[in-house]
Amino acid sequence: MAKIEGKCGTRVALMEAAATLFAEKGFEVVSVREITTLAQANVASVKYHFGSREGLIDAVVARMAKPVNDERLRRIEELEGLGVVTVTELITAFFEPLFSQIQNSPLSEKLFTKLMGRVEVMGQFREVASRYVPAFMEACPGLSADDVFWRIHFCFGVLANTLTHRDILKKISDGKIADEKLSVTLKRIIDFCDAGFRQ
Amino acid sequence: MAKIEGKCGTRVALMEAAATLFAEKGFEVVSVREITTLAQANVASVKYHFGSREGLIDAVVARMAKPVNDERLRRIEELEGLGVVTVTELITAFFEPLFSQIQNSPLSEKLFTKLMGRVEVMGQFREVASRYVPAFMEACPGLSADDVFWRIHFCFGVLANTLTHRDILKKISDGKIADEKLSVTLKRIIDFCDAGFRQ
DNA sequence: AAATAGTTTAAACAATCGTTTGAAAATTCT
DNA sequence: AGAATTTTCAAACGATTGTTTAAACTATTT
Repeated sequence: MAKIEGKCGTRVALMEAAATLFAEKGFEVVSVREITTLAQANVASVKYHFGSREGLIDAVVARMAKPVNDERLRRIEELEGLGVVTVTELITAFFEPLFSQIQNSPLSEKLFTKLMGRVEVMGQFREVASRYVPAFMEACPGLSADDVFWRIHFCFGVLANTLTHRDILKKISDGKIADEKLSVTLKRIIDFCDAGFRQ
Repeated sequence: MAKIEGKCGTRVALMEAAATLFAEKGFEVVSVREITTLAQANVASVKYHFGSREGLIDAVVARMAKPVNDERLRRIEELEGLGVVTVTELITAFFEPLFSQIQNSPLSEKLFTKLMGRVEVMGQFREVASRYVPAFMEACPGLSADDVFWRIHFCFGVLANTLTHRDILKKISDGKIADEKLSVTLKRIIDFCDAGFRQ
């Protein structure tokens, strides 16, 4: 009676259900049956459409990460076209695309935030790294390559941890911390990382 | 023939085997049978000694976290006894105990590092937070409570992410980054967080 | 030495896991 | 229309999950 979907509706229904559940619980602990139940699909549909459970995970991750990483590459090219680039500009160009994506998602902000936190940790962005690292080094002539790598790694830690565990902040503040827009949090992150990077 | 253990050797053998496996794979994906096999114990021994799988996890986590958090409390009391406290001192007092613990562990540094990264994320340190937050606020009179909470959260992200994913740095640097002592990395973290906190 | 308490053991519990099967249903193509 | 292809489906696959049982074993106490 339900199931108004057309042709390959099952495929995207599976990916959306999986994304939701992964965001709630994490990739490792969500079962295929949970996903197919939420997607109102058959258990075997995962094997049919994605080959395996792992194939579904890869598809979901790629679907989330690609537009963000594409935008990151677009923005650093835009920056480099304008001439000298500052650390602040690089950090902003790296962080903002992720937050835009979060706000444009049909999934609720909370779920998407958690999911992105996980996606980011994975090795999805080799190309992005290979473009940003030299740019950071050029923006910080005084630093060694090791320094730059480590500080990028730290920035990444702030981002990933903030996205994944925004709820923990409520706990350690005994609920006293005020809710705020995501753009405000983004500014906090950028300011912190910018100062940390430039020291 | 093996099994030279004496009285309650099984109990600690289970905890050590569990710690090793948790460090390698994460808490969610290690089975009771894996643990008991490595510990050369019976499957039922987990239920007998710890009540359940979850009980074993709690025991392992507590065993790792307690000495670190105790030392954190000791050091902040020591600082406050001396009078005015700076952000740098607070950050150092918070970070150093964890790194000391890492270096004193019988488990290999790599495993212990990963394990600690996971342990830290959990809600183990409410008391520690309740002591450090006011101290940070006093050390930064210009900041609002929200500012302090967020910046502590960021510091925590840097720490947890650095411990958990030190290997990722090898990847994004194409293996070009130099190996370095843990104490050097600790200094990097402290410098980054200190600058980020003080902005 | 007998009795009690503490610990370990092999075997099985029901539940769930990801995957596979082969046939029905739906869709597209000729 | 019929044939061919794609997609869905219920049912079962073997493997593994955490937990439980009751008997055997070891150590301590009486």
